[in-house]
Amino acid sequence: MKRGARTAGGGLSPHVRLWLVTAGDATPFGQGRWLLLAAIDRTGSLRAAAAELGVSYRKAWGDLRKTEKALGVQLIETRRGGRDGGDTRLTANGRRWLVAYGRFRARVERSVMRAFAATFKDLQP
Amino acid sequence: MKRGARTAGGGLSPHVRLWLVTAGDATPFGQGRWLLLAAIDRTGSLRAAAAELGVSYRKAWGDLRKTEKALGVQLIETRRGGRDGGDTRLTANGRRWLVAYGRFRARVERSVMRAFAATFKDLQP
DNA sequence: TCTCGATATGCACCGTCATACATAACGAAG
DNA sequence: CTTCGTTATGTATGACGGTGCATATCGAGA
Repeated sequence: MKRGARTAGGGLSPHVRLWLVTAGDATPFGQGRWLLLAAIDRTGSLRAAAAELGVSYRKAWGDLRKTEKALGVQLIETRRGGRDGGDTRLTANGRRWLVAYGRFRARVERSVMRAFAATFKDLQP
Repeated sequence: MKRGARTAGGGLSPHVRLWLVTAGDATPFGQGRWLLLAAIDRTGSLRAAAAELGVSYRKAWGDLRKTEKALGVQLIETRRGGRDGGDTRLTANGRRWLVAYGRFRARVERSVMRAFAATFKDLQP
């Protein structure tokens, strides 16, 4: 379905990055963490999730670590060992954040498309 | 007036980055270029504008260059020499982009605040 | 014609951040 | 108790982007 975005002016398309930060903390919760949680939910594995997103396991793991610390919330639950080596699943809170951010993003994205169309209708690049 | 943002859940606040890209070009028009144009409009000087934004003149100049090339539009008009060394002003197109992006951003920001409040009302970090 | 401050532009350095690499720990199944 | 794949974590290498610095150009006014 092409991540495209309608072009109003010329070959011009709008992009948006949306994230949340806690009080003084520098670690954000944004699209990256969101995609990561989604991939974990799908695959049941942090390693698989990282691979799916084309990001290193090292980074994915560190990101989650920092985010959980920043939010003060446990997002994932991991198990090690066993035939399959282990797995990673979302906690109830993890799924809550996944859903909330998804909704948040969807709403804003719709608004971005509307605002873009309205604002750049006549601006020819 | 503090870039703050209402906190709905805890010390949580939403942030957004908005930008536009042309067809295949990697050079975006976003908040940075927008602030730069605004500062130029206020000060009448690229050097002063860069200083005001706390960014190096080198970068400010390069950014404008790339953006004008990417958009295929002349945004500024510069003069060199004279008692004051010269100055930089916005072209009619420059001002048009300044205004358009400002409106675009304002609309989206309002929507972000609304969506954030609605989505993260009950999510305690 | 000399001066002064801003525009114009190349280049070397440096901080940041992700990747790559190297291990270690774990534990069910065989 | 050995194997195997995953989680867990430190360290180093490398790409990228901004800063700093150097230098050139310009032109009205003194």
